[in-house]
Amino acid sequence: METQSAVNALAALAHPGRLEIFRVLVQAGPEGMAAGDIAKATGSLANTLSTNLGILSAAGLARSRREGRSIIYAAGYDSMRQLLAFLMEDCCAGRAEICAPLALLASGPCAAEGRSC
Amino acid sequence: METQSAVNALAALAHPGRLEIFRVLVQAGPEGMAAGDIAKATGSLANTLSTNLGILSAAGLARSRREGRSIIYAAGYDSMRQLLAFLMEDCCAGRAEICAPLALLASGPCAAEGRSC
DNA sequence: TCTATACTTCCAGAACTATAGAATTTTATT
DNA sequence: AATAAAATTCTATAGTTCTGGAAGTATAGA
Repeated sequence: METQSAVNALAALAHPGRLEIFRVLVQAGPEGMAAGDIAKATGSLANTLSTNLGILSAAGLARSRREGRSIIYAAGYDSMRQLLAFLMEDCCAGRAEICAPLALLASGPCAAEGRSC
Repeated sequence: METQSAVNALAALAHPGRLEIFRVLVQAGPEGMAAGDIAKATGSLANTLSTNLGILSAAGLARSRREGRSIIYAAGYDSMRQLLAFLMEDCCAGRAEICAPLALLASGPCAAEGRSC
C-alpha cells in the first residue's frame, strides 16, 4: 500500500460521521445496507451521507451497487485489512516484544471461540 | 476507546508527514529517537516537526521525555493497539468469515518465525 | 555569564474540508 | 406519460488545517 492510499483511508475515517458509517457497514456484513437505511441508522441528511459515502468509497473503504431504486453499500474489508497491515508494517523489525499489540488483537473474542478473527 | 479519541488518532495519522514520522518511530522501537534525528530521517523543518510531534503526542501515538538538550520521542504502542482494536470492533458480530483479515494480519512475517506478532 | 545547540510556540496567509439548501438524475409504479 | 421514491450533484458559506518565518524557552559547555 502506498502512503497516499493510507493517508486517504485514514482521512476518510478521521471524521465522526464517516467513522460511524464505516462501523455500521462493518457490522452490517458483506451484503451491505441501502443508503437510506444507513441514513436512518446514523441520523445523517441524505446529501451529507452521500458525500461521506463517496469519500469512503474513493478511499476503498466502501463498495456500492445499485438494486432498484436503492444503492447498497458494503464495507471494503480488503482495503481495511491492507490499511491495518500498513500501519503495523515493520513493527517487528528486530524486536518481537514490540509486536505484542497484534498478538492481543489476534486473541480477541473470536479467538476465544476458536474462530480465526 | 471513545469515538473522539479514535478520530483524533486517525486525523493525526492522516497526513503524509506525520504518518512517516509515526512509522519511523514504530521502527525505532520503544527506546525512541531524538527529535533532531527524526528531522534528519524525514527531512522535516524543526518547527513543522515539532508541531507534528505535538499532534501525534496529543493523540497518544507518541510519548516524549527529555534527555539533556534532546527530547526523545517513542511510538505510543498501546494507543496504536487500542486504535486497531477499535477499528476491528464488532467485525465479528455473528460472522467469523468477515474477520479473515485479522487472521491474515496475525500470520505475517513474525508468525512465520514463530513469534507472536 | 556568555554562546551554542535543541526544540517549541506564535502567527498569518493559503489551502483544504464540512455542511446544508436547492436542483438534478435514476428508477419504479400507476 | 405522470408521479413518487432514492440518491447524487451543485453551490455558497463557515470553519479547520497546513506551512514556514520569526521569536522564545531550556539545557549544556566554556
